[in-house]
Amino acid sequence: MSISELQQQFPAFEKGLVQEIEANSEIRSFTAGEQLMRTGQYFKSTLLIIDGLVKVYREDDQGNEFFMYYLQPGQACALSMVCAVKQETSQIMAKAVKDTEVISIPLSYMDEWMSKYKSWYHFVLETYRSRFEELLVTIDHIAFRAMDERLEFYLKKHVQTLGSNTIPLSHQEIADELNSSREVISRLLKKMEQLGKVKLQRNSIEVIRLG
Amino acid sequence: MSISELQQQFPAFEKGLVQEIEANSEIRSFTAGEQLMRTGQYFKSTLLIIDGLVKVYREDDQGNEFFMYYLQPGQACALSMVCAVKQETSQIMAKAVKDTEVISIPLSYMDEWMSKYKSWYHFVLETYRSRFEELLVTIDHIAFRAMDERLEFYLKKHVQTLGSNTIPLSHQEIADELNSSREVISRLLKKMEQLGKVKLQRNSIEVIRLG
DNA sequence: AGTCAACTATGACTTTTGTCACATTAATAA
DNA sequence: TTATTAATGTGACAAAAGTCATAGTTGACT
Repeated sequence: MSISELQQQFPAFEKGLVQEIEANSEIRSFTAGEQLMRTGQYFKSTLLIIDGLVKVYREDDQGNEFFMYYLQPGQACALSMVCAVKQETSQIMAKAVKDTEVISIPLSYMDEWMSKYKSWYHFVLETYRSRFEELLVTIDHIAFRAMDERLEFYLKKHVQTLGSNTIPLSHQEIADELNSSREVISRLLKKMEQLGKVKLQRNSIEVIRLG
Repeated sequence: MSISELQQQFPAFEKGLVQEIEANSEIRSFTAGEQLMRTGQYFKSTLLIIDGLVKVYREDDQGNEFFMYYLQPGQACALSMVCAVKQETSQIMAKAVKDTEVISIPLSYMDEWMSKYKSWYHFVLETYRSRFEELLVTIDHIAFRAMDERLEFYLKKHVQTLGSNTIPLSHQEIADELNSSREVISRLLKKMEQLGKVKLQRNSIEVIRLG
């Protein structure tokens, strides 16, 4: 029963809060590759990640997608929280990278718990804050940096998050997430390989050392 | 005495809240061009705009700046709120466009009021939400759109916010805010002028009609 | 009116990125 | 093994944006 993992992943939560979550939430499982949220969807619940890994994308009207950040166990989807107050949609897409378990909390409890549980209040605000900062970093990169730097940053982030030097993605997938084209990514990766920064395999990239 | 404008600009605030704000906050005035926040600064207070107009920029380590959004009367700086919980700095710059008056509320009251006043709680969350959305739109534009579209969007936004068809900026200033170069902006503007979308004057652009 | 500085215009060129065409290579299934 | 498919490599070219040089314009101020 994975609700027990809740306390492990969210150790700051008060006992009463954990009990309320247990009583009122639902566990949902997603297999790797499955979508948790899709563009235009209304939020009926807030998602807390207890296991697995989720990638969050921005999507435009022409179907271009753009990688924003990872959600890991112990984190929550800021968008679903932020849309709680006013029932609004958002142009966001979230996809499970690994098999993932989330706790789905009906939005109706959000307000109540905010005043009732200090730990919930701080968790929500900290979630906003960290995602906000993350978006600012994203903006920095696309606004100020060229593709080669963005690619390196992207690889770094993946190594960090995956906890492994091997990134299991094709050039095409990376190109999509950086909103570029495969050829460009291939060329840049080749250059990085010549500089000894990475080693290229089929369908995966081994990171040796980055700036 | 401009604290009376508070009720006008923030009509949703409860009477008790308004009284507390009156008792515990400070009014600060900035003349056009002055900086309200600079990169790396710690937040000691939250700012509510009661009069004037503020531009918020993102700044990178090399001093490039990038326009994010306007703050108008009735709005607040989300960053200063979001940094309230954990005392953190942020790479943000805010500049008064017109002469501006803000109410400066010590962060220590934030938490207390969140549970005490529903209107404050909703105001804070709505501030987060709308700024979050605004950042997503910004990301869309720099990730998915070319310079010509971004320029049109930029002009549109200024017309909306300024409530005037004449935008009092030089090509150089626009280039800086879009992180481009003057020549590029000049060329695009000239093209737009030939299409009858704008009329160019020295130090200002008159918008005729945009898509 | 004349001077000066800031702003704007523009052609030529470079760099970066995107696109197209096609070759090559590796993994997989028949 | 062979055939097939997806992934990668690469040269040639196009387009967008940035840079450089230089010249023209305008407004402001003696």
